[in-house]
Parts: sequence; structure tokens; C-alpha cells
Amino acid sequence: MESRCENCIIRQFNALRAMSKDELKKVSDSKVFKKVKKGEALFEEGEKLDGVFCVRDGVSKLSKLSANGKDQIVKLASKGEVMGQRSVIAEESTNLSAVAISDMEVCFIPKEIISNTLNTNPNFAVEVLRHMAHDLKEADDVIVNMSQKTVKQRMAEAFLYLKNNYGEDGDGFLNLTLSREDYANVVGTATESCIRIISDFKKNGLIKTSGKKIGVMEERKLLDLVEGF
Amino acid sequence: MESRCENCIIRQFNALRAMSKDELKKVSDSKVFKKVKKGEALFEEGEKLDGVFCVRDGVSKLSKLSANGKDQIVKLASKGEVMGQRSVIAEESTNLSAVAISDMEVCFIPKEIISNTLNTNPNFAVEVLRHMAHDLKEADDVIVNMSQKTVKQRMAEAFLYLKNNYGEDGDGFLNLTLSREDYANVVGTATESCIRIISDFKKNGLIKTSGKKIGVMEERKLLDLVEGF
DNA sequence: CGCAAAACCTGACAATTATCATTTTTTGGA
DNA sequence: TCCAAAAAATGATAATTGTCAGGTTTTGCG
Repeated sequence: MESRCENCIIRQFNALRAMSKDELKKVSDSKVFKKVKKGEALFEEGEKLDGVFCVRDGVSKLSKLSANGKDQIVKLASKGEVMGQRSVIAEESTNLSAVAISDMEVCFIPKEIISNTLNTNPNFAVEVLRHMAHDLKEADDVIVNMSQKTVKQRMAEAFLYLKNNYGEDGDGFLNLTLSREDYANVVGTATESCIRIISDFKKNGLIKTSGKKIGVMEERKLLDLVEGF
Repeated sequence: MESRCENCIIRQFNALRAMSKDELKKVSDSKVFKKVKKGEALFEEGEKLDGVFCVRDGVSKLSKLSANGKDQIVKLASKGEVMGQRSVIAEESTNLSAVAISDMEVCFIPKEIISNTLNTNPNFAVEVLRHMAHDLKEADDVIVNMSQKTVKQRMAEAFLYLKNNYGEDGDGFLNLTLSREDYANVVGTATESCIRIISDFKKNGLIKTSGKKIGVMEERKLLDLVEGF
């Protein structure tokens, strides 16, 4: 299970690839490997993080609790992504909670190493910056979607997103299975509305379901829906 | 009007403060001072930017057009803020348009200088990173507000935001005047709905209006509204 | 100044979405 | 295996918000 960062392929997908051999060695020596069970929290909103989490396997939801008690899922983080960097960089407590939505394997990397490397290796800093710039763009897109698209459109988009990013199994069901409530929290709607739309899509042959599993049947039609026909 | 970046106070508010004397000199030598009239665009969605804009005076809206023809204002940028950095860093075309909502004075800084400095001065890179981290957090907050708060709550929030960030004049009206349509695009609603809420707030004494100008009367009550009582 | 265009406002109505109440199904231990 | 708890589903209804179709006021410009 455990291994050296120097040899870890995951690293290729995130900013750690801009680290030098030496820096990676240090990371590897101080990192802590962790298994996290589905449903367990990696960290909670408001906590002070003393490091970042590099996801080796599994998926986590990053969400924020709102005043009315619902929580909004802002992002899904999976293999290769680093969680908690925003908080470590800004030296503030996190604005988001991270909860595993499948069993996970993560490496915890103490913040000192991250900030030291940021301060001395511009390549690394720029690489992190690039990733953050990408996240920011995505966040802007989410804002526009939230305010301009209907719940139905956002649901359709969510299914397509999951299919494109996590793929499907042999039977055509999405690899990543979310509860109806999680879907509602991604899309920003009530669980009941979410369920109704799933029923509707199913009735119209756009998707299929089997228990909690959902499969995309008519990608084209879902796309048309997202685009507004 | 024109002056040297080394002496510019504006710089204290953004990442340029982490530049060395030498770097600032280079910036100053290649920067281009520009006046932008209210309503004019600094750049349009999809454009490739060959530099960033440092705002010396005035305010710009950063917005994104959605499929249905409305545009969503994602952020207001004012004195001290730098626009276009996301695009320059990620080396992509902008995802946002920037249009002046008051007369502006900006300095255009060519991207080469920015990226050179990023690659050689880790302090600067980290400072930019910090600012971007802050923007990202704010974007997350906007997402949550969009999905969890009612239009009325978001309107109330908008007035408080403008009061706190841009202040009010001697008569208690907000210094920054937005059109009803701009308010609607900030809040993510239809212009008519926006106008109705303004009328409603006015009727209930929460705000006052005089032409396009709006003044906050009952800050406390607006706050209560935002919090959900 | 005068006038056309733009911005603002209002009403009536329709569509979307949330809420509450209840039933059915699924799931994960004891 | 069985049972309680959780999750999913559905109906009825209310609240929120958008749309369309007019008005009125304000603004900028020849």
C-alpha cells in the first residue's frame, strides 16, 4: 500500500509533479498514509488544517453548510487531486468540509513542507497557481449554472459530468454512485425535487436506474437539455 | 495622471507589492495607462489577454454570458485589484468579460513581465497565490448563496456588500450606483423580479431610492433578512 | 428644447421549485 | 434472517420566481 512519492504516479496529475527529487523525498518521509471509509470526514468546515491531502484513490465531496442547514457540494475531488491547499496557502481555516463518498486512500502532507517548497521553488508555486486558476474558472462556471440554468438542466449536467469524469461499468451504470441527497446537494435543490427529476428522466428513457445506481441512456438528449434544446 | 509603479500606493493592495524594486521598474517601463469610460469593455469573454489590468480607479464588472443570453456578474473589481490574472496564468482565453460600471483608470501590464516574475520570484508567486485563494473562497461562498438563499436575501446581501465595500455619500446613498439590470445580474434573477424587490424594500423602509441611487436605511433589518431572521 | 431610446415600473399569469405528509423500498447490522 | 432505520418515492399544496405585455419616467443627444 504505502510507497514513496518519488514513484507515485498519482503525482503526475497534480502540482507535486513540479517538485524536485529532494523535495519529494522530504514529502515522502513526512507524509502519512490514511485509509478513509465511505462517509467519514477528512476535515470539517472551520477546522485549521495543518497539511493537505493528496487523493490516491476514491472520491470526496467538498461541501459547505448553509444557514438553513443544507449543505452545498462545491466540488468532487478524486484521484490525483489535492485537497486543503486553499486553506494552507491562505493560512486560514477551511471554508469547506471534506467527506468521503467512497472508500478512499489519501496521503496527508504537513503544511510546512508545502509552504517551504512554495517559497523556494517557483516552478512548484506556479504549478499550484495554475491548478488554482483552473479551480477558480470552474467555480465561475458553477456560479453561472446555478443562476441561469433550471434544476432539470443542472441534473442533466451532473449525470454527464459523472459519466465523463468517472466513467461507467460494464452494464452502463455510472462508476460513481451518489445518494439522491448528494445529487440534490450538488445541484442545489431539494431532495424531493431531485428524485422527481430522476423519475422523470427515467420515464423518458434518458437514464436508467437500478437501486442507487444510475446509467446514462441518451447522452445526446441530456446534452440538448443542458443547452436548452 | 501617469506615474511610476514604484510610487503607486494602489500596489499595496495587490500582489504587486511582493515585487522587487527592479521588477517594479520593468513593470513601470512597459505598463500602459488607460482611461476607460463607463460602459466600455476592457476585454470580452473568449479573448486572449496579453496582460493584466491593475485598477487605479473606478469599478468594473466581471461577467459571463450564459446560453440564454443573460449575463451573470461574477465579481466586481475596484481600486487595487488586478483583472485578467487567471487567464494569463492558465494561458487560456478569459472566461469573463470586463466592462466598466464607472469611469476607470487602469494600468495594462504585459503578461511577459508577470510570468517572468512568477517564475523567478517566489514571493510574488506566493502572493498571487494568496489572492487567488481568497478569490476562490469568495467564489465558493457565492455558489452557496446562489443555491441556498432566496432572491430577496441575495438582494439584501448585495446592498450590504455595496455599502461595506464602496461606502455611501453625504446623503446616505451608495457611492456605487448600479442599474437595476446590473443588480439583477449580480443576484442572478430577472430584472423585473429585482425591481419588485427594490420596490418592496423601499415600501418597508429598508432602503430609499432617488432615481437610480439607492441608500441603505435599515442595515440591521437587511442583515436579519439575509440570515433568515 | 424636444424627442426617441433606454431604463424603470407594474399587473396578470404561468412555470418552477420547495415543503409537508405519507408510503414504499432498501440497507445494514444484531 | 429479520427488523429498525435510512433512503427513496409520490402526492398535494404553497411559495417563489419568471415571462409577457403593457405602461411611465428618465436620459442623452441632435
